[in-house]
Amino acid sequence: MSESRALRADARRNRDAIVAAARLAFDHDEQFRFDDFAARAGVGVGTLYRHFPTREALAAAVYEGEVAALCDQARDSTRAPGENLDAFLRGFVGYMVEHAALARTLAAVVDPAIQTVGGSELEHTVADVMTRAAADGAIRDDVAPGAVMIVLHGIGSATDRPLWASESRAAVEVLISGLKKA
Amino acid sequence: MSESRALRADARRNRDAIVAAARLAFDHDEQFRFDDFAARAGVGVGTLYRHFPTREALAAAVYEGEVAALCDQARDSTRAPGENLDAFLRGFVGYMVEHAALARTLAAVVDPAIQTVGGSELEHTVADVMTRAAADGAIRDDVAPGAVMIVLHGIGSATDRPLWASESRAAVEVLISGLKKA
DNA sequence: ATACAATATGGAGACGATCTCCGGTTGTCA
DNA sequence: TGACAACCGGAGATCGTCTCCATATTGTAT
Repeated sequence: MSESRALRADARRNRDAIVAAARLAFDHDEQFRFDDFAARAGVGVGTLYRHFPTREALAAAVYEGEVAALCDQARDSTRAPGENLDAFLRGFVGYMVEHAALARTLAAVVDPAIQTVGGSELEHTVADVMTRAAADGAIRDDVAPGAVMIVLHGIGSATDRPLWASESRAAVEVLISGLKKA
Repeated sequence: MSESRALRADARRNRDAIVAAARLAFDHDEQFRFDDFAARAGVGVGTLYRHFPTREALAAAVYEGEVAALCDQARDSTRAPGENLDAFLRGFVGYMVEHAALARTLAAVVDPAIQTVGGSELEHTVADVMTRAAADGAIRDDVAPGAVMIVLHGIGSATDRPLWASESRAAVEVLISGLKKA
């Protein structure tokens, strides 16, 4: 999660400005064309692209903190492994639902195809927490973490369903109970 | 599913040519820009857009038949409602997995935001089959069909995961067992 | 058969978003 | 306070999407 190399002062300043602007835009669920983020942050398009090659990279940067916090919490938990998994899944989906406006973008972090920092960290955490729960006998041990990722991804990318929030919560519950030992 | 009005002979011919060309392209997992479908079918871009306003509309037309067949089969089944639901879900996901190349496009049919013929028919079928299974006591009665749609959508749009096929099958199994009465 | 109206066609080009490229600026370090 | 590397900016090239309308085809009424 640490930068590969120290950024020059102005670069860091610009990067931060872009992320801040993007977070604001996401919060308000405004949908900009990518270039606009540059204008919003008061930098040139080139600068934007240099820091964030893709929209997903930007989204990942914005949510890196939140996702990492959620993940850390799950890893450091002292709860029983099974409960911990349940809480983590509910928590993650809850976060998406509460930030409905943001979830659309968050989908990028969950997206399977994208190997962003946030993305892979999330998947690692899911794998970890599942492994622990399985070892504890709380869930089946024959379910790949990827199956869970697919469900999370489905939730994150269905934000425009009218009943998205409730359906998503229902989906996690089904997921959680489906993971339990047969 | 029937056309709203009779198409003129040449129109119907062109429409069919486009769908045929698109099916071929999807089969080979070639990814065209939308305009290319026109060239492939030997018609002008205008014609393409007149018949299919969006990429999703085209995808829906291509898979309308297959999806409808799957749906009809589930509706007409004489199996026990619970088994029928399981079979339908496994069957649908199986179809997606076997036509991995097509599933990417099929995702459009499953997509929540899109009210295509195929899309809504699928959702209706899911709802129907679930209702029957619930009435029969085979599954919980507090799960919205939308929750299932979200999972299906997740599967359909995760085709570029390296382990997509196996993860998808795992996801349906979790879904199926999660739907069972607690 | 013929003519006319309704319907459909095609593809040039407008449009809008994405991304690159490089002359100029700023920060850093000795 | 040079001097060099790192970084900036934003004009404009690129590319997919979609519209528009003069022309062509089909159906039908006589």
